[in-house]
Amino acid sequence: MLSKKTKYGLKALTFLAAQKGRTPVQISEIAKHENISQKFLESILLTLRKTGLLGSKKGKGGGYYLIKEPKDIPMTTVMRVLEGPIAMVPCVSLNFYEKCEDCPDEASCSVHKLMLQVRDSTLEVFRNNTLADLVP
Amino acid sequence: MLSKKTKYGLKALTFLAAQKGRTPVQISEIAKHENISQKFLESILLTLRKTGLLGSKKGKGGGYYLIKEPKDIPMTTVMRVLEGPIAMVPCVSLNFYEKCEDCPDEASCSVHKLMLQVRDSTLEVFRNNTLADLVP
DNA sequence: TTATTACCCTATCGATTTAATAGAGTAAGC
DNA sequence: GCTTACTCTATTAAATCGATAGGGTAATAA
Repeated sequence: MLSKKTKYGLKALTFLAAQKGRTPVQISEIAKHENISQKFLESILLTLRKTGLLGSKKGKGGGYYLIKEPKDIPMTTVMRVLEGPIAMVPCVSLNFYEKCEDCPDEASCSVHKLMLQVRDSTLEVFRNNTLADLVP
Repeated sequence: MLSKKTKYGLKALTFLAAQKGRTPVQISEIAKHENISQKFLESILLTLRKTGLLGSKKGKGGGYYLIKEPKDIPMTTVMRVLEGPIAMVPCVSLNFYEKCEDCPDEASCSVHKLMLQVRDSTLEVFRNNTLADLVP
């Protein structure tokens, strides 16, 4: 299940990508336009800024803006920042690998085998999509 | 994230599929072999039986067994029973569709557009795998 | 310099889900 | 008729999620 955090983050990023210039957009404007709790959105934009996807400007006329061009922001990056691991189990994760404490042998584990395929196919989708592809 | 319930369920089904005959296997044997809490496994096998994937036999020499051949059990069925919706958001789910209460227009929703692709690629994996494919 | 604006941070909260456990009940077989 | 093993209900602790509240701080315009 996709978390609201990711859902809202994607919507906010898409909204920023759809702006004409790269002038700062206020949180309140994004929240209103996308039907998102403003306070919740604040924390999401904050993490996006800390990860280097967004820049912010304080004071009058301030707000958030994209640092890079939408076409240079792959969905793999966005999803990992917002949702975390792309894999459904840690033992097939590229960036968040962890061994299962049960399961003595990964190579012969049926769950491992299946989830590896799911991870690969999902990854391909995210690799083939940039933020630019999400803008209507 | 894959739930333990699904993980254990898949392992149990694979274990049953790997049996030579279709004679009942005790819960305790499955639990021991796959490192699963027996009581937790009980409830999982129960739902699998209620869904028609497994049969059970009581009394001495009883246990659980597969009703159909492993090659006739597609992963789509198993995953929907154990994990629920395959889609990451209800608005792109085939079997569990629900409209988003935010989001005025699905067609122009960036999240919808992306998650539709993910659902399709994941679905393809599950459609191409039966229980027989998971047996080592 | 001063007032305003808007970002930034911490803490809290209720609701929900998850994973596991306990204990009693019931049906089948020897 | 007694054992075995499945069946069901209830409870629990822990974790996570989504949201809210409230104040602090820095940058900008005037």
